[in-house]
Amino acid sequence: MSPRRASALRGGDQSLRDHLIAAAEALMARRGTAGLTVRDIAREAEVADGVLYNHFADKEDLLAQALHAHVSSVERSLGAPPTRAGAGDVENNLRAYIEHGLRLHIAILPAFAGLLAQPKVLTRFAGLPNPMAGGRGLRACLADYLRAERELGRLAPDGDPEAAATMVIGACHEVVLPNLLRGVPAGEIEIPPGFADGLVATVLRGIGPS
Amino acid sequence: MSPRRASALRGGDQSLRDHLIAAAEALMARRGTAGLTVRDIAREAEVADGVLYNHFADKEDLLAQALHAHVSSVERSLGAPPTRAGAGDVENNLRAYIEHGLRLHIAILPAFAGLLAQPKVLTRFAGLPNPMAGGRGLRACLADYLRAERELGRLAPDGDPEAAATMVIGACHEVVLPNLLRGVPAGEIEIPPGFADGLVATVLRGIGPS
Amino acid sequence: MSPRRASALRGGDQSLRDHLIAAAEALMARRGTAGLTVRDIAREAEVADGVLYNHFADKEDLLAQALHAHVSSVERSLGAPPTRAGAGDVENNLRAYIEHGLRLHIAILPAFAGLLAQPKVLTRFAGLPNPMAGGRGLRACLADYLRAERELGRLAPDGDPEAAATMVIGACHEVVLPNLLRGVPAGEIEIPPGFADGLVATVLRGIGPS
Amino acid sequence: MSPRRASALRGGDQSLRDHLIAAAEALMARRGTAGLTVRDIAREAEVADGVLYNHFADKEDLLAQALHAHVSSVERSLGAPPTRAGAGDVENNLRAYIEHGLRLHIAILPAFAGLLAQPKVLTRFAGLPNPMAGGRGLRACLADYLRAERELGRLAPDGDPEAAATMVIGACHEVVLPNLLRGVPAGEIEIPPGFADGLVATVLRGIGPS
DNA sequence: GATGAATGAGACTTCATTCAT
DNA sequence: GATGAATGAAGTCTCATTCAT
Repeated sequence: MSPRRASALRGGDQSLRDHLIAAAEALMARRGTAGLTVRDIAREAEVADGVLYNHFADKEDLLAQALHAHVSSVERSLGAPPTRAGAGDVENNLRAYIEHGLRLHIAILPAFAGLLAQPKVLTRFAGLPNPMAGGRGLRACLADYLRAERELGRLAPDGDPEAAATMVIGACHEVVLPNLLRGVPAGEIEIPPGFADGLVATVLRGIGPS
Repeated sequence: MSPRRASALRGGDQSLRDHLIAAAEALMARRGTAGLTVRDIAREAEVADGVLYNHFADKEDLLAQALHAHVSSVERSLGAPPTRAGAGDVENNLRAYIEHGLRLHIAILPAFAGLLAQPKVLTRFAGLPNPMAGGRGLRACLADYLRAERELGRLAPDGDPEAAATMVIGACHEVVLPNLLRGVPAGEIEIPPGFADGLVATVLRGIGPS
Repeated sequence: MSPRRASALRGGDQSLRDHLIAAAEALMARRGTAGLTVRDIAREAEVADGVLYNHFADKEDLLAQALHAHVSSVERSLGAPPTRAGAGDVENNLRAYIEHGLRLHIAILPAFAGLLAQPKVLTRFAGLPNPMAGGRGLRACLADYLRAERELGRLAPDGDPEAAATMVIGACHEVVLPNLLRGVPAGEIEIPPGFADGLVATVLRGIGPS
Repeated sequence: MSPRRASALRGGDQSLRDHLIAAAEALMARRGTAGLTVRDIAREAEVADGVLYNHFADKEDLLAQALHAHVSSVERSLGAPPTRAGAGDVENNLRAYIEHGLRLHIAILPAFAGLLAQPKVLTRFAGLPNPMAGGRGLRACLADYLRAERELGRLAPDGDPEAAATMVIGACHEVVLPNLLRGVPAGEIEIPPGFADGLVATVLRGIGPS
């Protein structure tokens, strides 16, 4: 006598709410957010068109949740970047941050891109518990790490961790964004060979005259 | 003998085509590209709904032209970044690039942002004569400049101009993009104090241990 | 569990799809197909503007279905023409064909007429299961009948059933078509007195000198 | 100091009015009347969009005139059908009528077809001096001819010229109309072999048992 | 709660007609 | 009179949202 469950859920133990978020997320990852309709999502979820409104205020609400889920899931899949200063060597840790940033942006920016035209979604997304602040967080995290290494004396005492972090993460943006602006699909974005090495060398030694 | 002019053009000597582009550009700058309708544009231009189609293939065509005009006009207003190696000193030249990049991205990214969900517009934009390649050009330009300075011996012979350029321009993105993702209007984006100085110092001297 | 029904369907057990076809058919019969808009049809059906697209690919699709339904219903109401050779007498059977043809064309041609300018509708109509081939079928049917009577010796052994059938059915067109071309509404088409008798006599005995 | 002539008329001595009619007629003959716009006509005439309204009440007016011109020109090109009873032999004269009717309908019906949905055009056309009444005239003309032959004793004294004429001309319709309804372009309409012979034989001798 | 057809505002686009030049 | 851009009503279609079942 408990209320009927959507047929698409038979067997699973997921709530319909989560199921819808997962479906929207899958579409976001697969096709981007460009022409995404409520009906598309319902179809992907194998669920009636209207259910959405039993669980979310409106389309924007669902999209914000899906975006959040997407970011969280990408970050989960990437694992945490090195945060413990003093471990490993600085070069490798930096390289790890760069790898992380590249993969993160390639996976996340396209989803954000399609939603930049939907302020309601962004607003609602901003109100959600920050999965890591969609990239901005990575910058802060890297800055913290660099500062800690400086404390340990593994970086120059007069180095500027904020500036360095901004440049490193920004460089990752720079690889992805121009491609999006030219309409290149995320899957086809190519990373210039030696990209990470060049960045690491430059951020550590600079390019000024000795 | 000549046909009638649009009443909105009274007095001016602009073509209606340019008038429409200007109107679309103004809306783009003022309200973003979010919910921009053909009617909005016509209203802004004080012109009949249908005129648009006497001058452009469709809405996307007009938007692409407006985007192009916007980029061109911003770049014109910013002036050219320093391109002659050997002139002035390197630090100041770098600072000029950074200023340029920041202003450019603050002015341009919001317009692009709203159009990322409209591949047709991006495609058509890509087909237009490149005003300077929408930001990507600045990176290449800076790389060229840095390479030239290296030839002159004003930069380290083993420095990596590509990496440095990517980092500098990327850092400019990094200032703007997270704000857009959070829905902050372009006008309210704040540049961290000492931003340019930090970047210049880092890119020249690095943050590695001496 | 079942979704909502259109309020216009209150009481009936018709599907909204059929309801829409019926409404379009009614308009076709009442006002012709001249300036028929999607909105007209929705209003006639007492239904929201957009429903149409839940049941048909587009306007043309609906019109093709309505045309089909119209033809079918007319043919159903007219009953089958005599097809069994040897039954009754040939004169009366011919007269029946003529009556049938006249009524059919008066009822059908105006509907077709308005759609001749819409190739998409005609194409889609041609793809539907043939209700009786929209008039052409009647000619073939009559030819078959005449051929069978000839086999039985009730018509001249050197008579030409194809030619005769073409002439008889064509004569029915000839009554309707010039009226349409002059803009006479279908309801006001008058059949010349003695029309059927004259045709029967002529087709059987010819007008050549004995 | 006489008013300027349209550039498209340079050299010719046609009035612009006639030039426009000719252009519309050409389009009608070439592409049918389906999606014919005022602009199409102006472009075909190599003339400004608006001139039309200096010479015709509106689009419908021009189309009616063009239709009239088309019919007239087709009939002129076909030459007059045999009208003098007693000349030649009846069979050949009948054949001539049939040829005439077929060519006439193939040339004319498509033009009418596209206009059946435009009652205003038909009404205005009906008000014009009858070029020969677009086919209906041919029927009457044939009936007159047959009646005259009957007077001369070259046809049966109890034959029915009206019925015969209706059947013959109707048969010509029957060849063209079903093709139009199926969307076959006028140029591809095929006339069954032996068509005229079968008709002549049938109308003269009938198909009844001797 | 789930269903999915119905709703209807609103988007883009066409095109006959007007009218300043 | 001729020009042809401007006008704006009207048409088709989409899609977020509602709601009877």
